[in-house]
Amino acid sequence: MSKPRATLKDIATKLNISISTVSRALNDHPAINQKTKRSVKSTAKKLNYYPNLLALNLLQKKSNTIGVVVPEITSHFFSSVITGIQDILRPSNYNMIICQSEESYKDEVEIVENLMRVGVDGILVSPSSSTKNFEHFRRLKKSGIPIVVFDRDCPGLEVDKVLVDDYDGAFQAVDYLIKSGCKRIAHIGGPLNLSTTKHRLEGYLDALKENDIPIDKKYIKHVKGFTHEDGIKPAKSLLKLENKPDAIFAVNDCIAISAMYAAKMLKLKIPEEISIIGFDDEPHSSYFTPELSTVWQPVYSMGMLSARILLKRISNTDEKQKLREEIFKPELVIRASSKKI
Amino acid sequence: MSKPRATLKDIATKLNISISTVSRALNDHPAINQKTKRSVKSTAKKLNYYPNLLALNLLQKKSNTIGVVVPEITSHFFSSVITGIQDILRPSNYNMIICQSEESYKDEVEIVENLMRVGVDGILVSPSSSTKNFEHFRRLKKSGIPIVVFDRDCPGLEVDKVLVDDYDGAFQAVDYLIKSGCKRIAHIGGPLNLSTTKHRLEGYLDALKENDIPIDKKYIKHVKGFTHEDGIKPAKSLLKLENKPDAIFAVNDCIAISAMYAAKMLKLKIPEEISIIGFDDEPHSSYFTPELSTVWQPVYSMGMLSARILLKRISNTDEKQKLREEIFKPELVIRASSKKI
DNA sequence: AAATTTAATGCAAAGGTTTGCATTAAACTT
DNA sequence: AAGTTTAATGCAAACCTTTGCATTAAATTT
Repeated sequence: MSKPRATLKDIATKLNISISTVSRALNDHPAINQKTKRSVKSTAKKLNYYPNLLALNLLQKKSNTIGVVVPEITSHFFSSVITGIQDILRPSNYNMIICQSEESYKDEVEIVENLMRVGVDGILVSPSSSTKNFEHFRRLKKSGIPIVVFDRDCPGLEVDKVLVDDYDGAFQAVDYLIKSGCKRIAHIGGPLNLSTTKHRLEGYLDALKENDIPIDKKYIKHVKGFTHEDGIKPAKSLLKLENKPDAIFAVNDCIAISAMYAAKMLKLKIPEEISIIGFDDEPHSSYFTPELSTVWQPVYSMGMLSARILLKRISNTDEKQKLREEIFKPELVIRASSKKI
Repeated sequence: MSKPRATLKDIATKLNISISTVSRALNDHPAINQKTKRSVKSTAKKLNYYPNLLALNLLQKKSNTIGVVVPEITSHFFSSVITGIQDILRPSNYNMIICQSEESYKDEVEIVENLMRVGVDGILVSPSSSTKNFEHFRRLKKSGIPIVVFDRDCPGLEVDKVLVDDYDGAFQAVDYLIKSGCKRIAHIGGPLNLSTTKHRLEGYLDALKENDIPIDKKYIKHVKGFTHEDGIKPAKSLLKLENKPDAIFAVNDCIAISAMYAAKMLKLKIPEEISIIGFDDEPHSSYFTPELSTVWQPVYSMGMLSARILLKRISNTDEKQKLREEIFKPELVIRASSKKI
């Protein structure tokens, strides 16, 4: 049924000319006769010929494919970054193999290994929350495959990086809460070996310090995952404390929404009794009641810039260009879940 | 800096044996001496050899890569389907190139063309909302690349399909609304040439008919896109009608949430004055106030099954197996945004 | 008419792997 | 000792493309 795909040879045989002439004709090589070109092109069309990129890849030792490794793609955050990446890659004729580590170090190592084997020209990666060792990335770099780390930093790994100033975002949020009159500000943070999470915690702590508010460990909780379910328990336990907090700064919007949900279950008024601020500014966050205050980060731009840097690195391969580390600034978005100043 | 990757030839030269012996040794061919195998394997490791899949692909005319074409990946729906797909593909050693059509027919055609060129072994596709012509898929099929359509049907296209009974989901939802006492049920639908949207509309209409409720065109609106923003205007215009509806069945959760938002703005009580039901059951839908009633569909399973069917089709290529059309049943999930029966 | 330039095309290698068939040398059988 | 089997390895083609160099034939110059 499916006749095998036409090759240059098929065209050459049909026209009784050599393969090289066919190749050159199709590529509009100047040394080829116009008539030949026309006849080649027309039979190419007739045979439904299109070049075999696998052969080309082998020849050029270049696959025009890049690998993208993320913890998961179901979150709005990563799917938006990926969209940004793709919008740069497509016009440059690069394809993208997306892989999810599912926050597993083991899977991540396997994925990187696999991407190396299939011959991607470069890799964009946001490491899993359980990744503490970066040897797999170093191996990659050593085999000449450029790599750009985005969002989640790998301290000590010498590669291009595109990050967000999480510390600043957290600081802004907590500082705002203090300025709006909150005294007992709690934080629900994420896994501690994630740079993002750690920096948000630090921003929280420093904002308190700078405003001379004592740090109280009972106001600090951590979640293992980033879904709604993960947030309910810590939020409830915070809100049931004797001297319960009057504000919660959550590590992301999902957790913040869980906190709102928990607060409502406990009949607490938001923001009168409890202010809540999240992180990420997901599209639906502004549709909750009350509308969620949060910290916006330029996800789409982050994806685009990461891809641009990677492409540049791929084309400038042997150059000893110095490493780039770009840090985007997040923005505090105040809505109705936090008191006005 | 980056020394070129080791090849079979490098190993062969180093050990003074032929390339074929090296190849066979690495593949544990029975006709190779144990000693030879050991020495080959050890030098392979020493040289950090790993096979060049590009060469293998060319030889076998098989890339172990499949293409996934979706309108977008930022929605929870598609990113979940993709996760299902990946969880089947990974263990089978297939990689996945994901492409977004952004609901553009033109982009979709280009993407399919490109996937064909790069030599994917098969394609999973959920067509864009502006795709009315399926020639690009037929061309694909004709060149022997199997294709599985999921979620959004392509009527008249003879390929494997994995769909959801949208008609049934809509019927259940609207029938429930009627049973709960609603009399004036509105519908905010999506683009009309999408099978999913069309079937949901039909389910809505039939549920009304079957319950002897006259159909009133002023209660039916359509959105072009599926985001929150798209939903606000039609929702408002419905809720501002003289004889305003007492229920809204929305084409998906995003639009339903916009409707809730609009209702709240107009100080309408949900569900007392207006019941609202969505479609999709996104994870955050149960965290809204009131919690959104909706129609759940087995997205993850849909992804897995689509991938399974495609893989089977790829391995059973020349067989004239008959086409599969699997239809998943959705489930009505009643929460607080609709009156109890 | 011979020598030189120009235009058009072809040959063959290279890229890395697998595999059918051929070859070699050793071990066995008669 | 001659013939046959067995074990281990090598040769070369195939997958499809691009491209430097060589070749051919025609056109131009002397």
